[in-house]
Amino acid sequence: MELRIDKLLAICNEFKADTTKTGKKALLKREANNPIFKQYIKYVLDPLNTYGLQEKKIKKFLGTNHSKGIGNKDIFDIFEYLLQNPTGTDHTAHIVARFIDAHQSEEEKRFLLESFTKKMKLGISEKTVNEVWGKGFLNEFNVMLAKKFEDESHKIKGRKFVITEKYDGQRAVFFKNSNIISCYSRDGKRITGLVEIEQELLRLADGVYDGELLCWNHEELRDREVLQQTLKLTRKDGNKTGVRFFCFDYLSIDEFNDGKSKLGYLERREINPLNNKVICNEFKHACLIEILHIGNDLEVIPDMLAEMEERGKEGLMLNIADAPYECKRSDNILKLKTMLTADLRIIGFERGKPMGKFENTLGKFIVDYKGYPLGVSGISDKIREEVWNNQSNYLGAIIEVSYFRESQNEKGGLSVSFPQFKGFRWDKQEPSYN
DNA sequence: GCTCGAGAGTGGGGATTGGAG
DNA sequence: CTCCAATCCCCACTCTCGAGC
Repeated sequence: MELRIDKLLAICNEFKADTTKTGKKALLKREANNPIFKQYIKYVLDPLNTYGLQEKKIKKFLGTNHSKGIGNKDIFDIFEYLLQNPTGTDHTAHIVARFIDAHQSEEEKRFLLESFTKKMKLGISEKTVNEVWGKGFLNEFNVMLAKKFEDESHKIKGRKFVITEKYDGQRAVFFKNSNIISCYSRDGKRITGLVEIEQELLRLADGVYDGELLCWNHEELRDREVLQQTLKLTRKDGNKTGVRFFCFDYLSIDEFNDGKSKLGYLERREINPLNNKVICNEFKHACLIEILHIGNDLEVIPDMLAEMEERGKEGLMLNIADAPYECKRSDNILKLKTMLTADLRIIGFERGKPMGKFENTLGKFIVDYKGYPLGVSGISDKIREEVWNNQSNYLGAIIEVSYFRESQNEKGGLSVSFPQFKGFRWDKQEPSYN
C-alpha cells in the first residue's frame, strides 16, 4: 500500500465531518485493514508518543531557505526520527519544517503541522480507537478516579462507607510481579528511581499497589505546599529519596488488567500485604493509609471535613465499603473538598491556543489577584463569543471565581489553584476576597 | 421522550529539563 | 549564565452523543 499524505488527510477529514460517535466508530471499522492509516493514528494519538516539538519551534524554520532537499523521506520516517530524538533541537525542528515546506497545498501543510505537534483533532482518542481496533493498539492506562461527593451523595444513602484522608501528593501505581517492580503515574508514565519504596514493596506479595507519594515532611506543610514539595522530589532526575508511599488500594494484576476487582473495599484492605502491622513497623517508606471512620451516617462528615481544612489538609475520601475497584472514574469512591470563591476584577482577555477550538475567541479572562495577574477559564461557549466581540463592555467588570487554595510560587508571587469562572457580579464595583 | 454518563477537548498554576543565545 | 519551550504533575469545567430508564 502506498503512503500518501492526501489519502491520510482525506480520511481525517471524514472523521472531522462526522460528528456522531457511531459514525466515527464505523470509520474506524472501515479502516481496520488499512495498516498505513493505523500506523498514522498510532503516531498522532498514542499518549506515550511525544516529539518535543510544538508550533513555536517548528514555525521558526517554516518558509526559510532549506539548504538540502528532503531526499526520499516520507512522513513515517520523520515520525520515527522524532520518536528516537524527541529533543526539540533546532535541528529536529528544521527537519520537520523542511518536510512541511516541501508540500504545496496549505491544507497539507496544516495537516502535517497538526500531526507532528499532536494537535490533530478527530473526535476520537485512545479509548474509542482501542474499542474498535482492539485493546492495546494504543497505550491506555486507567486507574480508579473519584467523583465529587456533592454530585453523588444521593447514591450512598444507607450504604456503609469508609472515610480516609485525601492526600495532596502525586498518584503512584506500583506493579509488583515476582522480583520485578515498576511504578506509573496517573497517566501511565513510568516513574523511576523510587528505590527506597521499591525495596520495601519487593518483600511483599505480588499485585497492584495504588496510592499517593508524599514528601517526608508533609505533616509540617499546609495546602499546596505538600504537592509542590512532593513534585520537587519526584520529578528530579535520578534516584528519588525522601518520599513516602501511602497505599490506599490493592488488587491483583489480572484484576487491574480486567478493569475491575472481585473484592470490595474493606476486603481488599484486609488482604493488602501492607495491612500486616509486623511488616509495616519495619517499613519506613511504604504504609497503608489509616481509616478515619466507618459507618453509614453522613452527618459525621461536615465536622471531619472542617477539621481537615483547619489543619491545611486537602479533604476526605469516601469509599463504598463493599464496592469493587474500577479502572475509571467511579462512584465507588468520592472526594470531599471545599472550594473557595473570590470576586475579582477583569484586567484583560486572551484568545485560545493555536490550532484549538478557541483560537479565534476568548480563551480565558485575566483578572487581578492581590496585584498579580491570574488566568480564569471554565467559561461557556456563548459567554466566550459575547465577551470576545464586546471586550470594552467587560473590561473592569467583577467576576466570581471559584478556586481551591491560594498558592505561592518560587518567586513569591501569589496565585490560586484551579480558578474557574462562576458568573458576573454586576452588583459589585470592587473585588473582595473571602 | 428524557435524563445523565462517558468521552473529548477546553482551560488553570507550578515545577523540571534541556537547548538557544 | 539566563531565558524559554515543552512536558507533565495536580486539576475543574463545558459540550455532545447516545445508552438506558
